[in-house]
Amino acid sequence: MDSAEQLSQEANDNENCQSSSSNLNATHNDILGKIKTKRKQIFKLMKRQNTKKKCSSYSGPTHNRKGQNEGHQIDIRQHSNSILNLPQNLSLEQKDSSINNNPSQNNLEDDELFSLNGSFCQSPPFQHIKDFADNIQITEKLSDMKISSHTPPLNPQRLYNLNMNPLNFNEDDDQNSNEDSKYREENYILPQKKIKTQNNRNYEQKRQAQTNNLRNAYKLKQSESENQEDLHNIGFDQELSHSVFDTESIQNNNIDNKTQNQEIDADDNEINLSPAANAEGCSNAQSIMNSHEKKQMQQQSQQYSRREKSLEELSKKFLTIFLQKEQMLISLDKITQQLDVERRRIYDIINILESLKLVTRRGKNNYKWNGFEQIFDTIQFFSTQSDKQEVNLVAAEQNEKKEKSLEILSIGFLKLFLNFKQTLSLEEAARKLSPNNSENQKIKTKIRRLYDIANVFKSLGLIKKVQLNETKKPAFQWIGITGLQDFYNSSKDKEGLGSYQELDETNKSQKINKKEQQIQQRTLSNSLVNLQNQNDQNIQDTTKTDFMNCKDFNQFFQSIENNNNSLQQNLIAPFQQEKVIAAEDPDKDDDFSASKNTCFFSNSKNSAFKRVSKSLSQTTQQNAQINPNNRLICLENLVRNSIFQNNQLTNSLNISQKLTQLFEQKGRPNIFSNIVNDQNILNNQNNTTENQQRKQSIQSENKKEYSYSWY
DNA sequence: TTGTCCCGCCACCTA
DNA sequence: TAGGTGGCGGGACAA
Repeated sequence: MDSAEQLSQEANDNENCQSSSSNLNATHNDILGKIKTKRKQIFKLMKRQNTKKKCSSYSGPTHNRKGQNEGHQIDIRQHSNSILNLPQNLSLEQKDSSINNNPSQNNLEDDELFSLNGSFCQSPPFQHIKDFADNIQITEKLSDMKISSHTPPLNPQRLYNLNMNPLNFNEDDDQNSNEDSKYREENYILPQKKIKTQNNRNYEQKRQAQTNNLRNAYKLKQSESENQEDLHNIGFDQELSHSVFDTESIQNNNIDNKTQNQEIDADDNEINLSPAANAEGCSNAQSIMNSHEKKQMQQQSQQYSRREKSLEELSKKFLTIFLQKEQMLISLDKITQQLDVERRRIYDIINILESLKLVTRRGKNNYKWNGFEQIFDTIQFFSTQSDKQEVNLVAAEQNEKKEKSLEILSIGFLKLFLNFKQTLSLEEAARKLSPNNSENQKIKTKIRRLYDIANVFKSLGLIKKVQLNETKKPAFQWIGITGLQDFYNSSKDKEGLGSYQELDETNKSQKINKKEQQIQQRTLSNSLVNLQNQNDQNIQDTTKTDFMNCKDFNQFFQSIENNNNSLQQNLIAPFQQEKVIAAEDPDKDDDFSASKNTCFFSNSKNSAFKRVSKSLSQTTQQNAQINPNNRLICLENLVRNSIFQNNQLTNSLNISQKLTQLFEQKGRPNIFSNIVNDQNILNNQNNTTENQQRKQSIQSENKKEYSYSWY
């Protein structure tokens, strides 16, 4: 049997299958007849639509650099059943014949039909088709997977039960899947293989993202053209619509039959198929997405917006997450995931924030948020620096110091505002920050980067966009601390995505006000001293001294037992307003140098952690970060590690016991009791099997290095 | 037409 | 050597 005969046989088989139920057959024929009529109208619209250059409101991806995705074409007939919501079981030839063999309802020529390929489809629906076609082709390459030209037949009985709506055909339905498979086997049309395979998962993710974008673009387009009546003109009647399109899409598009006899003018009206219908049609969703994903996507009503993806917005989101945090670690992976953004964009933001000292790189994939207040210090620092640094900036560039140029450029930009002019055009800034006689191309590139920086600065409220009086050219004006304050006030109510604890807003706000006052005072008069601040500093220093005088961990805890010791007060103090960075770098005490009285308690505790970690750091440079939720556990583990792994710590059991008593007296959670218990077990000479097992378990546990992170 | 800036390629770095 | 990092510029989008 040659392929034509086989296809014919397949078609006949399908026909036979369809006719197994007379009711179904009648409905089916009815649908087919209506579809043929509508198809003609849609194709006509599509053809006209394709003559349009592009959809102006479309903001989705329309290009790929260096045209790597170009050149893929798709025979729209292969997907026309979905586009038109034809019954799934029509073969390619059937579709053609259903179109071409009925000249009374179809005036399209073959070449017209074939011209409906992705190569010149620029408007969203066809871009989507092209997108789909690209995906299929690439997917095939990746996984050596073939997509059958013949879409699998839907079980007619189930389809009938589903009110003839193919969109309701859920292949994941366990109850029916066996029946469906059986039906397909019997009708021997190649079942579609799952698109999602191990090999193409990455591509699938990308495809999903693109599909989302396109879908969102449709939404946008739809909302912008609410009053258009394209679909009215297409003239689906309710009955057909209900049976072929899903109800939701009908509602979305306000399909009615009032104007079904009107002349279609596609030059004035754009095709506005419902997102659901388009998505179904263009991506052949039943083969690409499972119903769960489909639902998810349908629920996503957010519109694709260039602005939403802008660095400014992204930066705002980023900052909102960390705004209210004191200090914490940032995992690039997690933040990328959380913000649902390309990693590359996070680098841009972080590099710029690094210039403001809001963020510091701590290692691979690991950054540290230094607290929002840090920016005040940074501004203060750069505002008192001479312009020599600016010269150095240029010199550095001349020396081809390429690393972190965005950071360097950002500092330069900041300093221009602080020391040169309050209002700057980007070109002016670019020239100022470039060596003399720089090529225009270099300047142009620098301007691009300054746009990036300006957007992040804008997100912080540091600058705002203005127009130069003389030239009417766009420029940026320095706002500074006022802008920062406004940004903080407007953002503080927004819950950070990674929010994990309540914060004392009043206190926080006061801190910022205080910091602002400090800067103003310093700026106005360096001799002014805030007495309260001085007092805080003294307490801080005392604590630091107390701690630093401790020779080892034993002494440290010994000192806790003595009254009138700030360490004793602090460690025993209630856990609140935690600054939970611990032992990041035991050799540095920069946390101490940050004179923030509100972090005072935490600092002392952090110091304890640091001290413990310092002893551990002989063997590991790993940071021991403490999740506030697990803070007690972490402290326990740190102590446990110290006790069990560090020879310096003698009498650890004794100290643990004392601490246990101390904590119990104070009504605090006893974080050491477990240690004491474990030590008792280890010291137990009775080596029963049970004891041996417990010992092994404890020893195994003690060998672990604990590291907690929340970002 | 000009201004804006997203996007992702790709070279270099680092573990 | 793979994955992380960041320079860079094309070209789409917006005004």
